[in-house]
Amino acid sequence: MNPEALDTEWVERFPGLSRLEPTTKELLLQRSAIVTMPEKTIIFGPGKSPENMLFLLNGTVRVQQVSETGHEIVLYRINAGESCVLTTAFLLAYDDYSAEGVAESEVKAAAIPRQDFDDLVAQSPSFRNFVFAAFSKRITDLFLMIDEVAFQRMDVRLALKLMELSKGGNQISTTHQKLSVELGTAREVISRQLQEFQRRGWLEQSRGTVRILDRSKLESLADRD
Amino acid sequence: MNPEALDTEWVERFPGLSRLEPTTKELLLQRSAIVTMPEKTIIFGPGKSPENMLFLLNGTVRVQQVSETGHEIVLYRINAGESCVLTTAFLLAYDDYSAEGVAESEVKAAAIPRQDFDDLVAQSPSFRNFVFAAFSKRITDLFLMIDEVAFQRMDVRLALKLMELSKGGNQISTTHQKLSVELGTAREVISRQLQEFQRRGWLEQSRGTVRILDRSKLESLADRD
DNA sequence: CCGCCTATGTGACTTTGTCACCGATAGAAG
DNA sequence: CTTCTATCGGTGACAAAGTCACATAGGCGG
Repeated sequence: MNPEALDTEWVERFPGLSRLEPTTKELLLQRSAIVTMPEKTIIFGPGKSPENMLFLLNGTVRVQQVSETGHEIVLYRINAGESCVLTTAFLLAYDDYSAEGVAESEVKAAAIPRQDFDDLVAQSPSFRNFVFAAFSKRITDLFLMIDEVAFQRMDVRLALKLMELSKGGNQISTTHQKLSVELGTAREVISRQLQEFQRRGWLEQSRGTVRILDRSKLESLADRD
Repeated sequence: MNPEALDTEWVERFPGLSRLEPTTKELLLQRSAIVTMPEKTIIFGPGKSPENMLFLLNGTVRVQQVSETGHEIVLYRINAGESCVLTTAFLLAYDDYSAEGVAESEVKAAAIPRQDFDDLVAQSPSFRNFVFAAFSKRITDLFLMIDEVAFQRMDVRLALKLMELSKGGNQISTTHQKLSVELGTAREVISRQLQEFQRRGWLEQSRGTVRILDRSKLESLADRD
């Protein structure tokens, strides 16, 4: 897309925003600033409340949590075309809170200050709709995640995650450690599961990468409930 | 409290609502209806979207989920003095969705129709604040729950749950099955843990009840991370 | 080439989940 | 009062997952 037009056209790229009233779109464009953040930027986290609501134009943000026991788990990701409604919630939220949002790649986003976000919610019925729909989606996703963490077998979860991470190729650059954080488990558990998959000829490993050899087998494992 | 005054005074009983602008309070009182539902009423669930946002005056609502695998888990409870913001979200939410809200006792609540809720959000900055704070609280609680399910030991979680359920006494009327749903685990696991607690003299069991004998021991187990 | 950091492998053990069954208890029905 | 039945709780054997301690290996900078 033409970068020159970005600051006037980005609203159209959001499914939920393109249906806004024209005056609301205009307001959104007026009040927002396009920002760019390098990889690994901590967007919010303990002691760092976000000051803006973000609409992601490029890149992804990973939201993860470190528990008191030192265990880490990835909660969800925000991809291009999605908004960071939760950051809004955290503007008025709990202090001792431990989740953080990290730019997983360079991130380009439209940023709306808290006050302007509030104005938009007040003025536009369809913006309210957008915001509540986004909350709703996030919460149902969290419910599904609780279900998965509580009841799903690790082999199934790992196969699912590998499918997710391999979008657009068969090569995944990651470590066993990183995969264990994705699923909230121990590194050894990942190592053993990957060995088992390798033994079955479904994938092969080398230091820092996993190459998928038989996607259909992994998918059929992932598909079972 | 005087039941005659309930339909004009209940707003004052909500910490977040008592600080609203007087005109907003009035609107809230005008548009809301006090409703009562018997125990076990399904307030929302698969195929049953809630039509109102509820402010709980009495009783508790349990929100739980049944997974595709048939496993059940309790997600959270809404107690008197809390609002059911999520039901609002589900008004525009996903169809295939499997969580449900059940009245755990007789429930009295103030109900606001979806449209009036929307009006309030539009008109009142402090009502917006209340709503976003409620979302925020719910989401941080869900994050904590994910952490607990993923990383906490069962004995610690069970001790915590027993402390929670025994508020106001040492006797808990519940079954091992129900406790297993609370924690998203298997009945046998609960049975074994309770036996171990009993063996240590921390509690005693009879059919359908658990009596706590040494609260401090259970608390110190629950307190460790 | 050496040293070092990170990634991965492994065995022993504990905890948790699953399965198949058991007996015990309470309440309803006869 | 006796019998029937549904629910509740107990148990052993095993599988899956998490923990701990430590071994080995790859790759990079000096």
